[in-house]
Amino acid sequence: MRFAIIDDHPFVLDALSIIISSMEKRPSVSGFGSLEQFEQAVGKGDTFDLVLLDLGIPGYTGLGSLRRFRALESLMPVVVISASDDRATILEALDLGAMGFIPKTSGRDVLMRALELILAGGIYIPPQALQRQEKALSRAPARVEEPVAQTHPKATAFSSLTQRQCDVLELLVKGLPNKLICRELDLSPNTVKSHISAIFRALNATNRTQAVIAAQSGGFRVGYPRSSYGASGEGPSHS
DNA sequence: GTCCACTTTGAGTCTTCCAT
DNA sequence: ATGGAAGACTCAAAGTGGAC
Repeated sequence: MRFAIIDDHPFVLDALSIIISSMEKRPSVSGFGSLEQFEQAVGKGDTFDLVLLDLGIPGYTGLGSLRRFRALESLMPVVVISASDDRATILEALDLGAMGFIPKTSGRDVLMRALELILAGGIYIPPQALQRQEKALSRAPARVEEPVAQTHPKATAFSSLTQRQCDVLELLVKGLPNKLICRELDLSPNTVKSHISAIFRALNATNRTQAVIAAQSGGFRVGYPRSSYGASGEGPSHS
């Protein structure tokens, strides 16, 4: 298992490397001081199971570094690390396909548990971001005391899918056309279309492309429908 | 080579029926 | 009531063939 860390601060690189190297799975860690260095490594054929990307690297503002990363590597899983824990920034990062958002104010345990959750196929959202949302909505006292795994907003939509709809979505994510989906599931084309329409409504998508993007960014797990979808981070990794 | 009409195919919506 | 299955329909894109 290989991790990449992209951060312009050597001290942060070293600290994160030490923490990650102490994880149970003993991953190897490569540090890069800039996106360009990372790009060179990938260009030479290096691949990584997970990339930790700092939003504050020189030359980029806001989510610029994440957008740049996505343009370079659309498939490599990426987790954002940032000194900011602004809720809007967090949600936008997730919309851009980040598997999680880890504020630099987080402790060692939080970091390790967040990474373990993400490696298990989950999405990590810092609890303080949700606390602020709760306060704004109800002014109720914050309930999240421990840094725990949070469910991605789209997880709620996934939980409303039926078993059959999950089957269809699984094949949709694989890129199969309706004809192959109905052959695979032994259904009529019309039935497949009905399920796909229901999936669109559930995921607030207008076409299959948006549905697939929503499924991937939301951490939809192939082969494990609604009952296993959630914030636990348990169960098999998604493909 | 270009334009146009027609056909085919895939995608999507709405609705109904049936089983549990 | 809910979920699964299917029919009828529309729409858009791509392919095809004929006329100029």
